[in-house]
Amino acid sequence: MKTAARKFKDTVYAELSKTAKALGNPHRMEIIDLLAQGPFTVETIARYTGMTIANTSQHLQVLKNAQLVAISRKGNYIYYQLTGENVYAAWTSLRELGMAHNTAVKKAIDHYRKGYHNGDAVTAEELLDKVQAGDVIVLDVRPEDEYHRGHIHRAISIPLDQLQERIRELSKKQEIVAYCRGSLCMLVEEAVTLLTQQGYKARKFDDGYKDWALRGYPTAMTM
Amino acid sequence: MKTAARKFKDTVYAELSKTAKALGNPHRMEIIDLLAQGPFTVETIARYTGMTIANTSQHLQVLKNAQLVAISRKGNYIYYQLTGENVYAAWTSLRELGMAHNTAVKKAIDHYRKGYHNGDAVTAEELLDKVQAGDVIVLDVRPEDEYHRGHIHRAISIPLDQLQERIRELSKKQEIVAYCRGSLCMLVEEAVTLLTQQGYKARKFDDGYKDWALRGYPTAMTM
DNA sequence: CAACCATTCAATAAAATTCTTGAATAGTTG
DNA sequence: CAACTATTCAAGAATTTTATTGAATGGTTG
Repeated sequence: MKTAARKFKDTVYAELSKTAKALGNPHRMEIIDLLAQGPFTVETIARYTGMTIANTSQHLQVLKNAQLVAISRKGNYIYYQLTGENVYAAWTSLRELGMAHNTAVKKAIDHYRKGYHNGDAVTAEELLDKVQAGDVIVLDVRPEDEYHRGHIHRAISIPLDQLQERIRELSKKQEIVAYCRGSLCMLVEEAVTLLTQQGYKARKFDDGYKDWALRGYPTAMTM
Repeated sequence: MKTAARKFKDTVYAELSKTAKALGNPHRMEIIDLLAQGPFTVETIARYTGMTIANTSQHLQVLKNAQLVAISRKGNYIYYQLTGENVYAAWTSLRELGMAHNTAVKKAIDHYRKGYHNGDAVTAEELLDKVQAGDVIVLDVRPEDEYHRGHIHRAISIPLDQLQERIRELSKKQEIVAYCRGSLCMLVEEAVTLLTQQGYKARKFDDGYKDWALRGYPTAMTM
């Protein structure tokens, strides 16, 4: 026979664990990570994560039931988005925890980064100084729509898949700092490698847009 | 055929989700919550959570594999403890997230708190002022060993199950502020009700010891 | 080093999660 | 309002997670 206190705890922990359980799946983690950038349609999320539409939808339902994402309609499409900043905060602290304690994660990241031999990353403070001094080209290599929804102040947009053909738009004399989504987004590594190989002075900022914005550093949006 | 980028992501998200998965179980959440107070033996944890020893051990293995807890031996016993502050931080942000978005949690807590009709809680700042002014009795109602391992500066220890028999040690003239482990610990509600019924001027501080300590507010330990 | 004790392991059954497939649904647009 | 289309649902098989039981382990103590 259970006491009232026991029942209370059972209820609370059962409910709280639902939130953690909703986050406790690789695909859903990736979805959260993506949605931190802004709203996306099911189809986009599916393509990005390499899942079938039906499966993606199912995972999105799980996240929706856990109140981690919400929907809004626009034309024929349904856009999914995080329900609040605290969702991103929780995901961040889980990511930090994982990256601090999980050697497999550390190894995977190190290994992947080593594949490119780009130098050290620019810190956020450093980049802020450079932006304010105006002596740097800040390059956003994410897909264009993500750039439009919000980017680092004065950044220019050249999505990675257009970089080769549009590389002439950049100057070889000025320092270039490239960024993408965040610490797990490797677009920036490819970009910096490409630029360096062709004689540009390129470095990376690997915190990404979201963390920049959360620091309260200057951002802008188009449209 | 998967690209290198896809494989990298699969690895990273799979590993990161293991951490979240380890947290995504009611029993394990309760264990983390308890271990935030300090190290405990398997037997204590089992008794506290109402599980069998074997089952508790199994859950502890899961947490250990996820690097969320570590063990240390003392005599015949094995003590489990959190591997670091960031484990508590992640658990806190999940709890905050759950409490913000999950109506069932909110309802359970409200309902349980309503059962007692104690007034509003004292805030941490308020309590700090009172402690420094010295015009308050701070009462720690947790089990005695938790008190010894760390408590609010100048607090006295009367575990809840001894409160009735030792109530005379307290003064009816001075204000009493009781606390226990944290926002999910309801010992404090019982204590304040008991005290109020018998004519003591009692209020509750429901952030608990851990959050007090994390703010850097003054603490002490015995032995 | 033998006895003891806390803890873990192993095996199993029950329950929950996951992915796939193909059909159903519900907005939107002409 | 009919046709279209993005998204969801439903069913089922495969896998994983969980609790229980009873036996095994391995460190400590006399």
